[in-house]
Amino acid sequence: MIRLHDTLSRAKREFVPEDPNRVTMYVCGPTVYGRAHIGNARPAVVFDTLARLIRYEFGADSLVYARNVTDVDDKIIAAAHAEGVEPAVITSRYERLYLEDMGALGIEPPTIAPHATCEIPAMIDLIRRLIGLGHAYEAEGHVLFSVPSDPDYGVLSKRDRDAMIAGARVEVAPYKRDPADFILWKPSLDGVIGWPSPWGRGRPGWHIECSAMIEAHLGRTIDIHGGGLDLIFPHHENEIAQSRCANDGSPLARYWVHNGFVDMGAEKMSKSLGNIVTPAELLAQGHRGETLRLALLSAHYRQPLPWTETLIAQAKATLDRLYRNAGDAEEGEVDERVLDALRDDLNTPMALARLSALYGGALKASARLLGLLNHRPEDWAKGRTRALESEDSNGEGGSGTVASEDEIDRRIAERTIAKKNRNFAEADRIRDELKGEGIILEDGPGGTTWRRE
RNA sequence: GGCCCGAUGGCGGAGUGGUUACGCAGAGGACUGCAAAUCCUUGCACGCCGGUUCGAUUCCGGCUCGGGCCUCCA
Repeated sequence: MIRLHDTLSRAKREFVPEDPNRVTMYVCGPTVYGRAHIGNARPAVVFDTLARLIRYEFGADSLVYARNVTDVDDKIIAAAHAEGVEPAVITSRYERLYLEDMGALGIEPPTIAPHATCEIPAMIDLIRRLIGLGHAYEAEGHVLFSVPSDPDYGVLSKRDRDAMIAGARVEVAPYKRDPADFILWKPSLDGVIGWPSPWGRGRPGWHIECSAMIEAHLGRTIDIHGGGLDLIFPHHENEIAQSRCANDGSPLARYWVHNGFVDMGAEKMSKSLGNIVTPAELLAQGHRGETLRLALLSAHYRQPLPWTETLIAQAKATLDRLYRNAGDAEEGEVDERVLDALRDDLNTPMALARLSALYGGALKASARLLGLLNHRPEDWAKGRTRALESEDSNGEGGSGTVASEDEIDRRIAERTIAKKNRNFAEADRIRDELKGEGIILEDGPGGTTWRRE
C-alpha cells in the first residue's frame, strides 16, 4: 500500500488508483527556452522515482505517465526573437538538451510527452466549452476565465478571492471583468507564432495547455498530478478551475503531489534570482549523474533541499560505498524495508538509510527502484561512467593530464616489483604520485586495485 | 498584509510520547611494510516560553527565527 501526501487535503492518504491497471500521472514539464537547472531536475527525479514505485506495485505496464513540453510561451518567443530564429529552433534545441540532462540523472522518459503546439485543437475545444457554459468570455481578442463563475476557486491554494485581490501586485488589464480572471487565449500580432481560432489568430495561455492535454491523453480525472510547490498557485489552481468547470465538476486529479525547492543558501534556486547551477555544469566538472540523483533524493521530496558542495561530496561517498557493497552480484529481490520506506509518501532518505544495510543482489535490486546503481561497480570506481571530460581541461590544480588505464596499470606493475623487493620508498613514491593524479590504490589479497577519486 | 511550510548533533537528514535512525566527517582499535578499503567500538541533538502527561524532541498554545506563494517560476 502506497501512501501519498495530497496537497488538496493536506494529508497523507492511502493511494488507491481509479483503475489499478491504468494508473494515470501528469507532471508539469519544462518550458523549453533555456537549460534546466538542478531545481528543475528535482521534480523530474522525484516523479521518476514515484513512477518506478508505481510500476513495481501495480505492474510494469500499469502506469501512464505524462510529462508535457511547453513549447509556446512568451519567453520562447522572446528568445527566438533575440536569436533571430523561429521558435521551433529554440524549443527543439532545449528540449533535446533537457532530455539529455535528465537522462544523465537516470530519469526514464515518461510514457507520453505531449507538446502544447500539437494540442491546439483540444485547447480551442476546451475554451469553447468554457465559454458555452458561462465560465469564460471574450474581450478584445482575448479569452478569459471568469473566476467569479467558479464558487470553488481557491480550494487548492486555500485562498479566497478577496485575499487574492488584496495581494495582487500586478496591474489589472482593462479587458478583465474581474481582477482575478486569467487568460485562456491571447491574440498574436503579425510575425508572432499563432493559430487560427474562433477568437482570431492567437495562442493559448499557459494554464489551459495542461488542462487540455490531461483531458486529451489521460482523461477527465487523473490519479496523480505533480509539480513543484510554486505551481500550486496560480497554475494548478487554474487548471482545477478550468477542468472542473468544463467537466461537470469532475475533479481534475485525485492526488496532488508537490515537491519542495532546491535552495541556494537560504533562498530557492531560480533563474530569476540568478543563483542557478545546472546538471550540465556539474557533469562537466566530473560529477556523475547518479551522484546528483542521490543528492536530490537525500532529502524528503516535500522538504527544501540546500544545494552545497558537501552535499554532492557526501552523495558521491555514499555511492562509492553502495557500489562496493553491491559487488558483482546478480540483481536479486527488492528489500521489503526499502519498499516500505518508499511506500510511505516516497520517503527516500529512509529508503537510502535502509539501502546501506544491504549487500549484493538485494542492494542492487532495491537501489534500482531509486534509479541508482545502474553501472558496473568497476566502471563506477574507475570513473568510466563520467561524462566525457573535455580533453583540454588540463588546467586544474597542476595535476597534469588524466592518466590512461594502461598507464596506471603499468605504474602499478612497477610498484608491485618495488614492493616485492621491499623497496617501500619507491612503492610509496609511485602511490603518492598516482594519488596526486586522483588515483587511489588499494592493496588487497588479490593484488593492487585502483579507483578514481 | 493574506495564505502556507519549516526549525533535530560538526554537516546532511529521517523518525518517535518513555531505549532511536542512516550517511558523511571525527576519535579509538583490528587489519596493513605504511596506507587505502573493510570490520569493531565510540562521542555529539531535537529553536524559545508555557500547557497536557507519571514522562515530550515527539501532542496543544504562544513567541522568535528562516523560507515559500500571492507576477514568470520545478
